[in-house]
Amino acid sequence: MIFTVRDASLRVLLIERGKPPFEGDFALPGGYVREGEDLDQAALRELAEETGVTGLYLEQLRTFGAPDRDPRGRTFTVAYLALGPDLPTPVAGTDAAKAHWVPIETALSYELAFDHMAILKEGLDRARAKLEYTTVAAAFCREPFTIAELRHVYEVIWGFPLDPSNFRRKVTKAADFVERTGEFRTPETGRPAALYRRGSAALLFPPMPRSGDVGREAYPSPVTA
Amino acid sequence: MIFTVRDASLRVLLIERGKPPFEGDFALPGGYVREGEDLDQAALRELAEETGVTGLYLEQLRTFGAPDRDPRGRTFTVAYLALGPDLPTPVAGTDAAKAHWVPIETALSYELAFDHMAILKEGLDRARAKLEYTTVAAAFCREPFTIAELRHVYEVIWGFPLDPSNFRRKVTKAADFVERTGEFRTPETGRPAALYRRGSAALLFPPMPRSGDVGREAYPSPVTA
DNA sequence: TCAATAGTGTCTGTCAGACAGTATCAG
DNA sequence: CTGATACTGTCTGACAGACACTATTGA
Repeated sequence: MIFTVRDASLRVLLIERGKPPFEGDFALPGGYVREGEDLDQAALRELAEETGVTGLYLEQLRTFGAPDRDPRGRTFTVAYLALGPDLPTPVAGTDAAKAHWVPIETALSYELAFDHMAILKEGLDRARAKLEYTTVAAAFCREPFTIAELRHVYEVIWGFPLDPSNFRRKVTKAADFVERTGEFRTPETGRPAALYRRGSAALLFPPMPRSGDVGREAYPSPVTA
Repeated sequence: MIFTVRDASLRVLLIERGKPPFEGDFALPGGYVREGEDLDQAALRELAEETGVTGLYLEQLRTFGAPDRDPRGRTFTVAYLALGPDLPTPVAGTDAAKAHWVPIETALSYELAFDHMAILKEGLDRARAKLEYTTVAAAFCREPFTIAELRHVYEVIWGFPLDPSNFRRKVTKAADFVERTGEFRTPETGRPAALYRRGSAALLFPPMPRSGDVGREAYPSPVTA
């Protein structure tokens, strides 16, 4: 499952299935692990085949293995979450099926194949949660980027506006979240903005505050049996 | 992988292997998923078989699938993390191998079978991280429990002392972390302590502060390929 | 009485939220 | 100049760290 930010919306790559089961439905991109291949390698390979892109942020989400998740028989899916800056329109996959960058709200209203809706929701929760206490938001920005662009990532993924002034203070004072390049970029109208690149820190402490109230999930869904 | 707190130390259940490969080494308990069985169910069943205990907190950690992780051939392990209050000494497993509750520092100094050391470390990082922003610490306490007992859980798992006064303020003011039973328990010496049971909240907001400096891992290990 | 543990109150520093005010560009 | 965006400064409230102080038991 790969997310990107484009045109003021968070988007997920979906593939229209060309074969049964679920023919014509949208599904998350995926494939099979090859012999002698690690799980991470397999995820990177599949993504590269489908989007032509490398150098993404990638992490394992979790494994889904309900006995009835594929009508054809027992399967296990090791779901991955990938994040990247605005990506090229995907190349047609080997399945020659159509791939689209679908805004997340739209995707959530679709009927997705298999248990992919559950996977999508968990991935979304994870991405939202990770913005709080890591610096992954910067993975959505093509370097160099402005503070406003980085803020935009948070706003689009969390779905509410952040105070520009407080956001700037937080991001620039946090150790190694972003680094100034020394360059500037002049917008269509307005004062030029300082440009930054990603810093070396992976974790953000203290975390970026999310206004308390907003939807916070007890990911990963624990079992208390 | 199951953790518990006993005798002022965090312990993990390890099983001494009775057969090759890695005969005589310690390994994490595990087993195979049965037909028609979900992953969560399988984890619960294996734990019940090995410890005789039910009603634990359980969550999926992640899946390990390096091609060479088992010398006998390609395998995938879906690792789970379980937490529970001081548990009975484990019953002999079906393998009739010896099972022990090993203090975590001791376990970390062993040579574990397969890639189980990597799994153990990730599980430990996860447990430590989860204490910060969830109420799982209470899963280590048998009800009813005192605030001091709950604090001991944090201290043992994080490995440093917390200020009793500030801890109490935090825990009792957080919404639905713990609930007073109205009963008291008198310690060997000293003032009786109020007793509590687990509250309904799964998440703790704002999080329990961990003194910033201490080992904080970028779990789950992301790939930036 | 003392030792030991439980629990309360208070001061201080850090940081987030709110928002006023200044800076620098295109036109 | 205006309008737009970038950036700085300041006040306030919430909360964590430190720690003094009180409360209640058994011996």
